[in-house]
Formats: sequence, structure tokens, C-alpha cells
Amino acid sequence: MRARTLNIVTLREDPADAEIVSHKLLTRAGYLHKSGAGLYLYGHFLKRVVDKISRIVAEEIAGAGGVEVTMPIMQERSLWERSGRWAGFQATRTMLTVTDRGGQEFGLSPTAEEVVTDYASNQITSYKQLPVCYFQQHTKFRDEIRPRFGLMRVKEFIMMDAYSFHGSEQSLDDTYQAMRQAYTTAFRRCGLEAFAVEADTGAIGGSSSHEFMIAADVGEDAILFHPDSGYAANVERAECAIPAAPAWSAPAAGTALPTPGAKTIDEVVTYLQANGYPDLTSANTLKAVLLVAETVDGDRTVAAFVRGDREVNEIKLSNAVSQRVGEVLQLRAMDEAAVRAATGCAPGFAGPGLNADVVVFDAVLDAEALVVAGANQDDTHAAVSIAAHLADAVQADITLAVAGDVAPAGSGELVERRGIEAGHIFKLGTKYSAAMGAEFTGEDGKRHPLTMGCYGIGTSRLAAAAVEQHNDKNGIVWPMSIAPYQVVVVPTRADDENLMGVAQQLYTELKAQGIEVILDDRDAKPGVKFKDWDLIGIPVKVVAGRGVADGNLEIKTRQGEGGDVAISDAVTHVVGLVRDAMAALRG
RNA sequence: CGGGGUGUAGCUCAGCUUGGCUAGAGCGCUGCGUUCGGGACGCAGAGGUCGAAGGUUCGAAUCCUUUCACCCCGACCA
Repeated sequence: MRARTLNIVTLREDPADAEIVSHKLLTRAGYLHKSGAGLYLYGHFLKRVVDKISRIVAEEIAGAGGVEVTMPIMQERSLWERSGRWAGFQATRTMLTVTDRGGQEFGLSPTAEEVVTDYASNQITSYKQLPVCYFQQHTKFRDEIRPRFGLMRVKEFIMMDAYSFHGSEQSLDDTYQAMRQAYTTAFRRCGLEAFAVEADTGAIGGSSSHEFMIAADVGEDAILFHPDSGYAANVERAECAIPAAPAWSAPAAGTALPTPGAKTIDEVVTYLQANGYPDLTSANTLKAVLLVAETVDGDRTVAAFVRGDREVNEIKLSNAVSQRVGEVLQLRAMDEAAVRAATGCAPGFAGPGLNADVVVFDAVLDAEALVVAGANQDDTHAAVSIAAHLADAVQADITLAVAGDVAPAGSGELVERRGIEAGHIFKLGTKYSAAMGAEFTGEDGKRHPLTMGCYGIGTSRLAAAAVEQHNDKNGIVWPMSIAPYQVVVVPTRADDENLMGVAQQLYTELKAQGIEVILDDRDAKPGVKFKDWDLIGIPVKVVAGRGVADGNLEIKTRQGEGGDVAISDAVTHVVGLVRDAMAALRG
């Protein structure tokens, strides 16, 4: 491709609305044009990067048994009602909808379990056809509450989504592991350092899932690791062991403790330490978190109790509450009136015995130990044990794990890293097939629901993640496998027929060798061209300049390695650089 | 949706507090000339409904009201 035809426009300054390096560089280098909030036009270079990532991902998914198809983006409401998810996606307003002239509503695909399960129920009739895995690379829509970070979080994006169907849990396990391996290989081929972590299943559901994270400080997800045992989990999911609370000189059970004006744990502890209980710590208190759970059947009040020195993990809590009242669409804080209705007192003095539809105690709490908890009476706490309140309560792990906690699988502390969620794999079981009647006839001659798995990779997000991992002060440094072009040939002067002739011939020969090459035929100063190609991040640069008189070209990688090479050896040399880099990424 | 902020040239921004001449700068763009290996220089130019609507005023980018858009912090997720 000739640079003049590409109409290359680069910016010297960072765009005002960009926060993270990938957004800045992709915009400055002309890959990305903002069309609206969370809506981007992909320039020619970005289109090529995304296509390359798509191709690598497709090859690996196909290698794991995937069959590529294309599903509709507009999906009928009735299909989503069959799985029961229409209400949930509307309540959380995750799905964008459109209405046709007849008044029929459609969801714009945020994911495609319904469509593919409907397809599978039509296609699959016998166990002899199983397993099968359909996948696609298509645009997805999500009504993001807050799009941000350039390509990272947008309303419209490109995703690889795969769905597998099985006759047994064992078969699902096999495919799940094959997908996990395919993901690992695909990310490596894209030049990305990724790792798998245990994750919450969220709106997709199912029994278990892993997320694939790209390590990056700007990542929106916190991951807790235990290097020795290999434990790694999203903080939303992470379990932890909490050391027992230290003993304190508690009064008799049931003793009321006046705590005038002390509403927060800190205030209560500080007040009581100064008023007769010097060895009290926040670990000896009980924190009440009052929430309202929205379900398809209406709101339910929730009281969650964790140790006073810890925070509630709302994802874990939501899952625990779902066990009792059905799927929780959303948790929100109780307003003051609701708190008064539940406790009979002002906010800040809630404790066991209050009136809520669902009461959850963290599993780590010692039921017999005396703790300081709200007495459901203004300006009063009490020394209580939760044992008497467990009867109708849920006991579950609802504590937010933090770095420094003891890892669940033994000794040692959890450490925190941040990551960008690039992919997710789920074991769905029969959630969708049972709801939608997708069944097959087994070897036993009976009808069984299909067992399912699903798998997603944020293809366009990967492009941004790659820039986060591969850049320097001069711009992007693409891995060879996903660079928009592999090589650029830069004649230092457009008006020098000799230089242009040498550059032109090299360009033609490299193209003939199957190399993706750009000829920079722009009439610009050499410095301008060099800056542009560094910013854009083309892996190999060949300069036809002052060395040509001596029969040399300068060949350098984007990392700055290389030097003069005889013109006669240039094609072989460049082809070698490209092939070696590609081979290294294949591993 | 709650909290904070910003809308002025293609891009990055000044001007607004305290209303006043033809609304400015840098980058980018056009022409000419000199340059030509890491974002050159000189000269001459083009480019703006100051987000939108309404109001106050002799006079509004500036003050008031309404509204829209975008960005940041929180809840959603590939």
C-alpha cells in the first residue's frame, strides 16, 4: 500500500478526552476516531489489526473444534423471554432495543445464548452429533452505564462468542479445557501476556467460569493471587481465610452499650474503648449492611452482616441472596425510611434481630463469640452472639477479600494485580437448554437437555490491550502478528528518482514475497516520516536514504535494532525478520 | 442515576472572575521561497452560528434561565 493513498493523519498532542495510553496513542496515530460516546470509527489500520486478531482467534477456536457461523444481531424479544432473561436485561438496562414498524421489540445482541440455543435445538437431535461448538465474530451492543477508556469500554464492540453443546458434564469439561488452552494459545500468538482467573458468572450464569486477564495497571479488574498455590481469582469472586478476631473483655451477653452519636464502626470502637472496653477492636464488632434486592418478583429487603473490620462483597452477597429469593437483578442501598422501617431506629444502630426479608451472616463469623452490634435502638449497641439469630438466616461467604488476606488454599498471603478482562469462559450446564427446551435423544433412547458451555473474547478490546502492553515514548510497538502492516519502506526524499526507484523496487519485491508492506511515497521531511511510523508502530522500517549511494539500506525494527544492509540482501533480510518474529509468537 | 468538571478554528488551549473596538495563540492546512536523516524557517493566506435556545443590557464568548453533548469518580461488563 502506498502511504499517499492511505491519507495518514497523525496528531502531535494527546486528545483531551483520553486517559489511558492506548486511547491516546490509537487516536494520535489515526487508528481511532470518536463518533459518539462509546462509539468509534475504526480507521484502516485498526480495521486490519482487529481483522488479524479475529483471524488468530478463529484459527485457535476452530482448532478446538469450533464451527464458525454468523448469528443475527437483532434478536426477537420472545426468544429472550423463553430463557427468562428479557426481564433481567431490561431491569439492568444492559440491552439496547429497537422496535420495528409493527411494534415488535428486538434486543441488539449483547450476547447470543438464546439465538444459538434455539439453533442447536433445531440442529441437534441425537447424542451421535455431540459435542458441537458454534462460534462467530460479530458486533455486540451493550448499553454501558459509562463508556470510557477509548476502545476498552464501548457501547458497540467486536467479540468472538462460542457456544458448545454436550451430552454429558464430562464432555463439557473436555471442551472447557480445550477452550482454555485455545485462549492461552491465541493470546500468546497475539503477543499478549494473559492469565486465567476464577470469576463470577454474572448475568450469563452457569456453574463456574474463568476470566482471561491481560496484565495492565489501567485494568478495571482487581485480581488476587497466591503465587505458591497458583490460586488466582477476580476480587469479585475471591475467597479468603480470615484470622480469628482477637479476644476482648466482653460484658455479659445482651448487655446494652450506650453509644450516643456513634454510627460508624470506627466511631463505635473509639467511643467504647474510651468508655470501659479498651481492648475492643473493630474485628470484635458486627457490621450491618442494609440493601434492597430487585428481583423479577419485586423488591426484597436484605440485611448482610460481616465482621466490623471487613467490607461486603456485593457480588457474593447477591449470589447468596439469589439462593433464597430467586435471581437478584440488582442490589441497591436502602434509603433512610426503609432503614427505619427495618430497624425501628436511625441508621447506624442496626443489628441482628432487625426485620428484613433475607438476613445473611458471613460464614467466617463465630456464632458463639460476643460481638458489638447495633441494638436496633437509637444511640445503642449491645454485646450479642449471632447464634440466636441463625435460625432463618443464610450463612455464606460474603466478605470482600483484599490483598494481605490468607489464601484459601493454605498458607501465604494474597497479592493484588490489575488486569483487563479480555476473555471469559463459562460452564452453563442446562440453564438455557432446559428453559428453552433444547433436548437431544441419548443413547438410552430418552430425551435429555443439552449441556452447554459458552466462551467469549473481546476482539476489539484486545487491540487496545495490546497497545497497553506494547508501547514506548514514541508510540505503539505492535507485535508482528497483529501489526496493521509488517514493514514500511521510507525513501528520505520523494523528489529523488534514484531513492524512489530503489524504494519502489524493494516495495514490489516484498509484496511479491507476501510481506505486508507500505511505501511511504509522501512528500514530507524524513523526520516527519520517522515520527509517524514510530507512532503508528510498524514493526520493521527500511530507510532508502544517504546509504543508497554506497549500495546500502537501513533496516531497523521498531525496537531500534538493526543497521545497514546491502540493497541486494534487503529482501531476504526483511523477509527473515518478519518470518522469525511470526515464528517466535507461535511458540 | 448520584457527585465533580468541560463545551471557543481540524487538534491542544487562552479570553469569561470585573460585559465594550474586527474573538486570539500554538500545532495542522493553502501558496511562494529557502531547506531536506528524527515532527524546519521566512513571507503571504484560508479557516469560528464562541454547544443550542431564550433572557438581561445601548452592547453578551463573558451575566441569568433552560437545554443538549462530552469527560472524570461510583454501580454494569468482552
